[in-house]
Amino acid sequence: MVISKFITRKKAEKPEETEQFSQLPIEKKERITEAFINEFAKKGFRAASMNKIVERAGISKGSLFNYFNSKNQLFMYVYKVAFERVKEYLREVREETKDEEFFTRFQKIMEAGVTFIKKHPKLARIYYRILYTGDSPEGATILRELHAESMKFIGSLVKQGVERGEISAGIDVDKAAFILESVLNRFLQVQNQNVLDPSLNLYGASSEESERWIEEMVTLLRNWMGESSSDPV
Amino acid sequence: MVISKFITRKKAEKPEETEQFSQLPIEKKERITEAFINEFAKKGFRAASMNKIVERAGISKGSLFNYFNSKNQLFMYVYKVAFERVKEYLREVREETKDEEFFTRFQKIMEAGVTFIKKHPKLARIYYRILYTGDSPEGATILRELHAESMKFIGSLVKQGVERGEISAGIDVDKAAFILESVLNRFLQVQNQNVLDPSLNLYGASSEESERWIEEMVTLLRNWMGESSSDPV
DNA sequence: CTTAGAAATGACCATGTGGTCAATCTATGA
DNA sequence: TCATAGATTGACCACATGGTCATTTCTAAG
Repeated sequence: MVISKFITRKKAEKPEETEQFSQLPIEKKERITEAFINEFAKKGFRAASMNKIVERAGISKGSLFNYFNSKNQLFMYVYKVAFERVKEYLREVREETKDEEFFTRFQKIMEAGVTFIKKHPKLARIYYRILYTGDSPEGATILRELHAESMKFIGSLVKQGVERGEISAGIDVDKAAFILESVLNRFLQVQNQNVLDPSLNLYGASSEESERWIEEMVTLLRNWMGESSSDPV
Repeated sequence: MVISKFITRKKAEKPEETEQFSQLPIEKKERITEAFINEFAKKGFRAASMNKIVERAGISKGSLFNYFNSKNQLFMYVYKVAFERVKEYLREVREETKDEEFFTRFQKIMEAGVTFIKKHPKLARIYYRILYTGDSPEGATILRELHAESMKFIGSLVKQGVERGEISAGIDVDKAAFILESVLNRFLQVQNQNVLDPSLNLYGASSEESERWIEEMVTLLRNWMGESSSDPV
């Protein structure tokens, strides 16, 4: 008993998943991964229950702890999966719209964001939970990574926009990106959590309403930031 | 035993605090309220422990549950307190800057936000936890309330700005407010959670750096939105 | 000093937690 | 057919949780 304490060597904490898990048949791996996602999406890190996960996934607790050494490790794995999927999606949108004019592009990206959230609400929930909840382990690190990624993405778009002469030259690219990223971020968040207040005519928004709202929003941004401002007065 | 189940009438869930608590000597009330705030700020709703709270506050568990019928009720009380303090602070800033030009005003509000966060980090943490964590009870309701309040605040500023001719007339007030609110919100959040990435030269920002950053940001906004745009090209 | 009513207490409870590990099952190769 | 190595299992653990309530302590009026 006492001896065991000495013998127990620190388990290597590095790998997020054990090789036992990674060698699982893909079918099973995907099935139980979905279970992980479901539970964490529903409850967030802290409230998620390993017991419930085991139940959902239809595996035994022993197996789960063979696959991942701790709840933290499991969560980091789930985070990675969710993050990769989002990045993949963004990459696609970026590619698809690469020939469009900047603001059209930004508009399509906002729309794509809405679509993604509607299509993968579970992932979106995890994403936002991670994003803002100190609750998650490594929360700060994750947060930094996400923010950096997001800024990098928008930043590169803006830079290209300036180069193409679609945005006023001489603009501070970083800050412009910050503004756009803020808007995009907040819009999606608010969309995801269904809290757009009635004054915006978007509460419980349908797809059409969202799109109309986005369009007007982008028009506004275009008039402000665009090269040839059509300021009425 | 069995009978007691019948006798036990549903405790009135309405009041967030029992009158026993509200009749406490102010000194004690404030002292233990601080303890509540500390614990919730540190852990968030779900992870906060009633046992720890009791320990921090230096009261007995029995007393705590005499003051509040449940953890939920206690949290709602804490939320109310935090929310009131923030609102109070915003009201002050708004009053103090009421004669300033719009963008100067917005700048001062951003700065005030930073100051508030630096001065009341605990409240800020609770605020952001509430804001983004599904974790909290009544989370959706709270979220809606906060968003509405925030939009109302910025919205009224913008409207005034337009009336005074400091912002392009004919602008969509709601959407302009949304953009500004997004920026303010994200800036403060990012400030609070110390995740401004290095490319923005603001990671681990000092007050001076923050202010400089805000100033540049507002300059950018002014050039975009302001009445007489000084677009370089 | 007595006493009644309110306030404060903390031992106690059922339930759920993340995590462990000896025992069992399964599939493969001889 | 059996032996072996790896995967799988779930009973079990110590501990923490939100919440209860019979008992004690405090307070102030008589």
